[in-house]
Amino acid sequence: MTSRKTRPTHAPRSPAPWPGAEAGRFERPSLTVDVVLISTAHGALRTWLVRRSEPPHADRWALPGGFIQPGEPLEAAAARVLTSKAGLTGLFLEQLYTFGAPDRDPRARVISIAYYALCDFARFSVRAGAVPETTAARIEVPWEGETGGPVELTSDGGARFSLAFDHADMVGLAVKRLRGKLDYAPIGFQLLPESFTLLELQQVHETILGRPVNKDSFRRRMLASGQLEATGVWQADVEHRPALRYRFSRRSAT
Amino acid sequence: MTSRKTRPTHAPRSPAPWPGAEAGRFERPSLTVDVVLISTAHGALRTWLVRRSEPPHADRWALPGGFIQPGEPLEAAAARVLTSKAGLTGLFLEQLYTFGAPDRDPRARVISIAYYALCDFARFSVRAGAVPETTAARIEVPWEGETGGPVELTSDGGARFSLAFDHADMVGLAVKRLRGKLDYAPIGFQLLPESFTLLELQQVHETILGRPVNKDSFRRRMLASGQLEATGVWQADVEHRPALRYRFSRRSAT
DNA sequence: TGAATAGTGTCTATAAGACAATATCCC
DNA sequence: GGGATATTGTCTTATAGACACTATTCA
Repeated sequence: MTSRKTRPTHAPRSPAPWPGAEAGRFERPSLTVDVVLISTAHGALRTWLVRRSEPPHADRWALPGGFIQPGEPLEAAAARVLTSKAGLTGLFLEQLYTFGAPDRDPRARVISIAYYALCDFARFSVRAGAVPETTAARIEVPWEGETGGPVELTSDGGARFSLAFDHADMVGLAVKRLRGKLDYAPIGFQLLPESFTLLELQQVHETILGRPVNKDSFRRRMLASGQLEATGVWQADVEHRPALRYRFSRRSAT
Repeated sequence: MTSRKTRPTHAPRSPAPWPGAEAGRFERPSLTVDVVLISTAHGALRTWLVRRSEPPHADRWALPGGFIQPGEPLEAAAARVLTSKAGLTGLFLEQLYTFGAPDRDPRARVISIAYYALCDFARFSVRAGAVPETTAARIEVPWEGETGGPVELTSDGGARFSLAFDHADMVGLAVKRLRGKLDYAPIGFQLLPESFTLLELQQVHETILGRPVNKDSFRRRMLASGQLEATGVWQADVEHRPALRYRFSRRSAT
């Protein structure tokens, strides 16, 4: 019913003939969301892929996605996709970029608003093992720093996945965004369980950045940042001196 | 005609039935681009506003924008808007964020992909004075650093503009993005003419950041960055020792 | 006891901020 | 010369990287 009287008489204006005046006559692109769901495992970034069952690109792997429903906020659509395709809720979720190349979908004009989500590896791997027609592909980043560009998705065996549409670009952009935000936003914690050791946190940073980081200064920076809170609990089941576990502390008064 | 058969049969998805097969039955929102065109003048950030002539929000000020045309790439739509509404071409242009709150337009679901563009103050003020029903509003940022949030738009007299739709949020987000990118991306140059002095560059940075920056270290950093190339030409028409003019040098091999 | 990592303290190199001194232009 | 800003150089301070050393756990 909302759409019934849809007649976007969007302002006309003189020098520039605003093409909205007759919006009803315009082709309206379809709108989707795609979600780059990221986690880590065995020292590599992983992303959640779904096997397509229908054309176009039937049988190829793709990011979880779906059409935006009437009246549905964009981020809600992304959250819905995460729930329906991965069974995950409450994750860190942020808008990434909107992809709209005219030929990105061979059927019709489809514009996709890409989001990325972060999940701790424990929840991620449990779910990944539970949902059929799904895989947790390893992200191989062929560039350093924040150069950007597409990435390769592989299985643990090394087989390469060829993603549908422009989804490899979406994953690449998500990695670039992660690398850029890591220094000033608390995103490393989103990839870890509730409590973790400083070494685990460092390894997450190294995985995201794709390079080793200096242990000493990393510890100093993190402890000085005020974002960490000691749990008082020590690591167990390791054959060396156990490390103190920390948790992320929201009240970071920069 | 597209909207005629609007029947939000939203997707069914079991394991992963891509809802595209029936895309034709979905309500398709209208898609627009809005452009935050930014420049500087008299030590303040400015943005280009257009007076709306039709409802909704008739007579209020808004960002230049327009509907995306069939087959038109998103960035091309933003560039077209800049040409048609401001007569400016060849500017730095980058996607900012996609706004899609269900009620952001009272008429119908309209999703807008916001871009921001940067223009040097000379071109900007010439054009601003030449296009009717347009103003170069002063951006007042009520927050520090990259806190983010809406901003206030005022005239030089101090009168406050109340922007249509969620356009004030778009401007605020553009400022936040600018502040965030300033340190590692060559965007300060985009707000300056071909050649400029170090003090002018510093003032642009101060205007973007909304705070003074240390002169000594700013000079050192800029000269050491390899992004600047001396023109050999000295500033003229100043009643003090003239400064050397520089130009932006693309070949910055970090 | 030995292997392995946790955690602490110290030294050095680098970059930012502060400040002083000199240079150059126009009035 | 006086006023104003440019440009250079030095000193201080904060932070990152490197390294040495001690601590603690389990096999």
